[in-house]
Amino acid sequence: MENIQKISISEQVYIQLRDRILKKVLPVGTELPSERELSETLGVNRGAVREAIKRLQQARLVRVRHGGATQVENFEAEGGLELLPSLMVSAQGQVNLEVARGIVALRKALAPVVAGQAAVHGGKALADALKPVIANMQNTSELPKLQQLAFDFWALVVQGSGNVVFKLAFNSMNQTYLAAWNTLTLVMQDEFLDVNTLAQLAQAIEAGEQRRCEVLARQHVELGSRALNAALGTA
Amino acid sequence: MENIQKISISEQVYIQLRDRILKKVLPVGTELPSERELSETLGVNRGAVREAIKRLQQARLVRVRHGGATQVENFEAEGGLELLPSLMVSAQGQVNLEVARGIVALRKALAPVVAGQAAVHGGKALADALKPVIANMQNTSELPKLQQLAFDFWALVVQGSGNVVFKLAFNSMNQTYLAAWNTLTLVMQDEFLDVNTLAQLAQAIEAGEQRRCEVLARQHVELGSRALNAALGTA
DNA sequence: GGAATTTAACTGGTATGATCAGTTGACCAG
DNA sequence: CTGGTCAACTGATCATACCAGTTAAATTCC
Repeated sequence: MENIQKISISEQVYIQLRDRILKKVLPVGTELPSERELSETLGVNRGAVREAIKRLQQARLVRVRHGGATQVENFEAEGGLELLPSLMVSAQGQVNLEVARGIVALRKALAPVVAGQAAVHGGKALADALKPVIANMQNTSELPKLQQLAFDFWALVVQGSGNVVFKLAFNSMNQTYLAAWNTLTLVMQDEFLDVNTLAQLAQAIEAGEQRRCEVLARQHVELGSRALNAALGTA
Repeated sequence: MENIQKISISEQVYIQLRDRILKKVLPVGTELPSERELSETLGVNRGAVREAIKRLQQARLVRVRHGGATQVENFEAEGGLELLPSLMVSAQGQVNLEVARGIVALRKALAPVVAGQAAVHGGKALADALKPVIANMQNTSELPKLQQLAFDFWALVVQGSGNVVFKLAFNSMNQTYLAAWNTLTLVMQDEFLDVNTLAQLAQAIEAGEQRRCEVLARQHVELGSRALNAALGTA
């Protein structure tokens, strides 16, 4: 069975406008057609158009002024990390290499710090939560499962770092590569198979050894970074 | 002159609902009243309510299902960095210390990496762009100006790092502490006055010395981090 | 009685069409 | 040229239907 799902009208309008903006078919500064014109052109109600534009506005892709024309904003200058998912995959499902590389870099930069914080802040509660995950990892050799467990592991660590900002950044990144999840299973297998380092990391967290955590996390994540960059380089 | 500005109805509805969610007056999982009920309660048109909810939806604060009730999402588990500004300052204008500390940590983690990347990728173009900024810094001792120039400096470095993701993360952070800009002028003065390190950083970027850039950036940002943490600790 | 089905009363989604409210630029008076 | 006026845009809000899923109670059937 195909997983058919209806996309609401306003959602379609949103997606269409969003993609046209992100693909720079509508360059920064362009004035959008008026709501009335858009609704007529697209053959939909004006309310639907307005709701789509509200979302674009919320995503800082457009700037709307009462009385004046709505224009495309410079999202690369103004937009936040919430744009990542949209930037990552184009409408045709193609991966944006630049963005992918960027995420790898961000991941590499944050993982050590997050792990270090987790060692300081997470304490025994975090260590106990990590144990079953590690145990499960050591009991399987199936890549997809390892991938999922690695995800769970990091989710716990980020949570245990006690830093909301890290949590949110983590979420922003996840939303992005969730789309590429299946692809990553193979590409990042080196990292997923490196259960050993994660086990050591868990121990270091339990012992509260901040430095060691940073080193181990860096070492572990480096595997995935290298693999990803290699894959991206040849793509 | 006071900068008077009208807030549209749908904006007010959005802000009200958003704050009630972020302050957990409406806890995760809570079902929002129906659109019809809300519009009647608030004395506004249903369209306005819908537009507000569209924005909440875009911000991943609520989950809306056709036919079912709209419910509050677990934004700390699902939301991205775009929530930072909302989380940073409460409705009463109070600063959320936990979030503030988190941003400091994120800043500290990213600055060295960004600077390092800038050294590799920025090249002479970046170095040339930085020179006038540094020159201006060395010609003034006014804190507000130094603050603005430091901001410009980092904006250029981030831009020059050639990493869109860093750029977006930078934007996310900026939007957050833009609200506290004036407060930070004094608190972070140690960092703003440290023009010397920035000048060295600019040189290191020009020379393409990645390592040195990382060290200098870490050293420089550390000043602000320490000051901020001290200020937050006593608050 | 218990499982499957129908149905009515919700929920959000879309459509008209009118009106209010800012913005803009052309036009005119001073 | 300066300032005001006005018409023709733009978005913001409204009232009121009706369509389309969801849910749970009522009903039917075994």
